[in-house]
Amino acid sequence: MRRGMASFVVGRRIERVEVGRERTVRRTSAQALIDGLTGSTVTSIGRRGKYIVCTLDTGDALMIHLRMSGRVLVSETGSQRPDHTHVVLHLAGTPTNELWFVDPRTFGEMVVFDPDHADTELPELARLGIDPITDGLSVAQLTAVLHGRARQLKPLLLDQHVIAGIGNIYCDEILHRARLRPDRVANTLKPAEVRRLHAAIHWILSTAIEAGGSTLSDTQYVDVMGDGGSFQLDHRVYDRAGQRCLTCGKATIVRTVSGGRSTCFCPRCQH
DNA sequence: AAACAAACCTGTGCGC
DNA sequence: TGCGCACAGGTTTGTT
Repeated sequence: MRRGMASFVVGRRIERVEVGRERTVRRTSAQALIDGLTGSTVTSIGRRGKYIVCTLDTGDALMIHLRMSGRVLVSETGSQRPDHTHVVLHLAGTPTNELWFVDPRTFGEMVVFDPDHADTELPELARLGIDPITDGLSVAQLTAVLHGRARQLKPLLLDQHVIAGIGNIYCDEILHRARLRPDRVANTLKPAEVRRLHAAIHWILSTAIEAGGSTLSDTQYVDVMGDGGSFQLDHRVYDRAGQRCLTCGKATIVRTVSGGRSTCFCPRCQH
């Protein structure tokens, strides 16, 4: 999504902003988003964890979080908008385009903030943990993160204050690739196991990104062009409870609830 | 400190 | 065909 936005939005002026649903801009207000964006030009687009941050030539920045059901789409001006299109940005240029923020469940949000005061205006962004892709995560750093924590791996990996960017799907896939049970306690991992976890985090995240992400049967996640990704074809455990493990070919994938989240793993491959 | 449950919303798929 | 229920990619808050 960041890459798609970068290719369509960077360098373009936002001429007009429409907010159709106040909840999407609940951190501030519709007027704050409109005032903060109208007339500004997007200079770059970054990401930390699941937070997209667009820098503006005004010195402010736009944060977008998709939460569970958000999508960002770029379309030709005047195109038919999907249901639940809550924010529309009109982009200058030839041709002009519209950027749509679409979000059925309305958990997602957009907010204009001052990066110099992120501590107070966007505290959760300021308190985000290490992003393995954008910050880099070494074996030594992962060892330090696991050290002294008596937490299960699944809730630990999902904790955005510790490591940023891993969600429920990729957490299960990472743990399967690392051959570690989701309920393993972090500070009991041997060095070889930490190295496997480290390699799995990087492999799953970078491979999934290159594959365009995971588009499930409801086609909820798509890129800014509306195209789905293909990493769902490589899922080995997520949403495969009751089916044969693709790695060992023998055991059946088990579904449990761990860390309050649905968790799938192979009891034969993962220890 | 860590593990739960509930809350925030809407849509979909399933059993009956 | 329709109803009720379980469940979904995330995160915060309040209890145990």
